[in-house]
Amino acid sequence: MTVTIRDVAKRAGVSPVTVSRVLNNSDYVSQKTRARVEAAIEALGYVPNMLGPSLRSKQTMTLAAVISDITNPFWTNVTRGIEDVAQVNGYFVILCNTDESEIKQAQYLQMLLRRRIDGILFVPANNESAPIELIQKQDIPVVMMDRLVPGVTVDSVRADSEEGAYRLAKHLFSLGHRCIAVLAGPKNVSTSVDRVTGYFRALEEVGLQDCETQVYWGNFTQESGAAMAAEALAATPNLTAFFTGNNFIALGALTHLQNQGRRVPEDYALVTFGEIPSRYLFDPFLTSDIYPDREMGRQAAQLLLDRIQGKITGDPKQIVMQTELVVRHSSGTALTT
Amino acid sequence: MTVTIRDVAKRAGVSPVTVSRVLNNSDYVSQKTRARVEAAIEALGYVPNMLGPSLRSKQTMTLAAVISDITNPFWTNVTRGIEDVAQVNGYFVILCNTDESEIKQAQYLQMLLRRRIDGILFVPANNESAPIELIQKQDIPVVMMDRLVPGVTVDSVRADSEEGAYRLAKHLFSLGHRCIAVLAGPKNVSTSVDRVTGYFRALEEVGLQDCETQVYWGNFTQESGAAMAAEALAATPNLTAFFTGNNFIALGALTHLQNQGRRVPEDYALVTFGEIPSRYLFDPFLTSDIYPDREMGRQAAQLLLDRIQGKITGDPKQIVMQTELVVRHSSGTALTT
DNA sequence: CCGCTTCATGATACCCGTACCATATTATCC
DNA sequence: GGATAATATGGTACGGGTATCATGAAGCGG
Repeated sequence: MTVTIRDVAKRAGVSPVTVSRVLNNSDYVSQKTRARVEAAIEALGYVPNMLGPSLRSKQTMTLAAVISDITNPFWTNVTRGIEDVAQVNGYFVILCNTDESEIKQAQYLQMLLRRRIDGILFVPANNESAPIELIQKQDIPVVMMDRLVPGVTVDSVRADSEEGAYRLAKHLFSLGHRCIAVLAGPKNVSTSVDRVTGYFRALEEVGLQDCETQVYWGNFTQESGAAMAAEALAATPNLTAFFTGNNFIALGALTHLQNQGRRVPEDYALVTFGEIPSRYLFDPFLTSDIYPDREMGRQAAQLLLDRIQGKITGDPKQIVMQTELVVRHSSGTALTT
Repeated sequence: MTVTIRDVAKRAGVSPVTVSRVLNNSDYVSQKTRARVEAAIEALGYVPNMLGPSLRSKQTMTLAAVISDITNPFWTNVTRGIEDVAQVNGYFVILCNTDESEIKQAQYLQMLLRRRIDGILFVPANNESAPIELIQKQDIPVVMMDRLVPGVTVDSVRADSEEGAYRLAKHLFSLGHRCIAVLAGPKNVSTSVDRVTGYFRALEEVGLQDCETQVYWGNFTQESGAAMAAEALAATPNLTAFFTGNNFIALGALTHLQNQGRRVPEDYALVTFGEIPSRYLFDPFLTSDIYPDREMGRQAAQLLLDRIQGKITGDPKQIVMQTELVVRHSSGTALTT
């Protein structure tokens, strides 16, 4: 059917091994022979099949990015960063959207292992350590991105969510907010928990006696953000600020507030975490703790490749990147009451 | 190193073939044997290696999405649609960002062919037919997405850019605009050209004698949009409207106008083509011809799979999807002069 | 001219699952 | 009871490169 190295060899009147040598410049080949082989390759339109060598060498030159949803611009940028690095190193990236579903995640991981992927960039859907242990048992390098899972030691690249949350919270307190709704993400995702933790660390440190905080646990989606905002509004009439667990939650909350005829920042302050490409906002609006998303992807991919190629060995490496608090309109100005 | 089917066989005291039969439920296996084999699989943590079968069957269960840039939400959504379909069919998607570069595109295609990918979803970086012919010569199914390339007949899924442009242009004319800058994309990309064509079809049909149109050819980027807007402003003082070739050009133009202290829609009307997820815009703003991006990805992937699996044979199929004109603020109201 | 290196090419085996063919045992039917 | 079908298992070869080993010729110093 398709042309193989043997077809080329036959046409050039040499052995397959010689063709291989021409292709890879791997050994002595006379000028005459090389020319004949190259002519045969050209004439037949031969394209080598990497599967053979992959089978032997156990290298597929393929990575996988297992993320929650590429549709979130944060992950889009992370993925783009991964691909930047993979591309120049000759690796391919397989994209796996889990939609935060353990089932999808398990299916994908199983299939990735069967393909003998060289490494996995992994954003776990929850706190379970089993999936990671499964990967490790097969001796496939993993780098966790953004999130951690308790009880497992793996290479990881993440941002300091707790610190960012701490700063955002202090920002709100400094503006005079004392009645705040924390619209958090899932309870079983580390970033989500870290952000809540950071919030309370700030609260404790500032030592406010009179501060009412209500925490809502939801999902990293617009729908969940809207729902939590609705709940918070109903439960707490004297609310003045929303501390939202990620960009999508923020957008959901904003949409809900807008639908209710409430204004941000006039009626409520709102802060969130990074991740909305500024290009979409003619008037950048959200006060947010900004994440170096694309760079995070790059670093994670580089770490993974270093591990695959044995440039790094030994204990897991934990890279923690710094975030940046950017104050914009959505948090408003100091309360005057 | 890693566990193979032979290791499992040895441990279970059967032949590899029997293990294979257990794994695939492909033939008679006694209950006793099956149990022993399953126990061995479990004990050894055996995960089958798909590379062997792939080598024989010439099926890698992998597709590739060769697109310009996943960072553009339009392509993000298209990619997501592809993955939706791939996932339920047990296929993987390799992501290839070409950044509209022919060189990157050629590199990627070459590597994809070597991997014996089952099919390619392709957004050509330009009008060259060579890359597509290269793929076709290797008997690998391709589906072109969004764009066409003159002179090649391939399966394709796209939207009717010309018709959309026609509607957008008529919309501008109906509001009284007579001095319009067309900020187009590249001259060698079909969608870009189609949009300009649609514009002029509308112009001709409406039969305006007094309409000044200036066409600028650029790239589908914010930078290019900003640059073209600057050029247009300088060249044509009495400009009243911008007809932009895609979302990024629109955003670039908007940014530039904003920096210059010009307002949209008060000073200039602006229209564009789909593709900015409304979730980012608290106040959806751009009048735009909306593309069914995710659905486009789904249809393209489905068509590709049908082709791969032989469910469709024969002449190339061209799917043209309809777009939807959504009038929002950016095009303003009728001019009163 | 011998022994050694450099150059040039080929034969074989291997990676891992499974299609295909072969064999053996037991069950079923007339 | 003999023929046929159903059940159960194994042996071999294949796919497409290339690592490894082997072979042979030419070149060269002594």
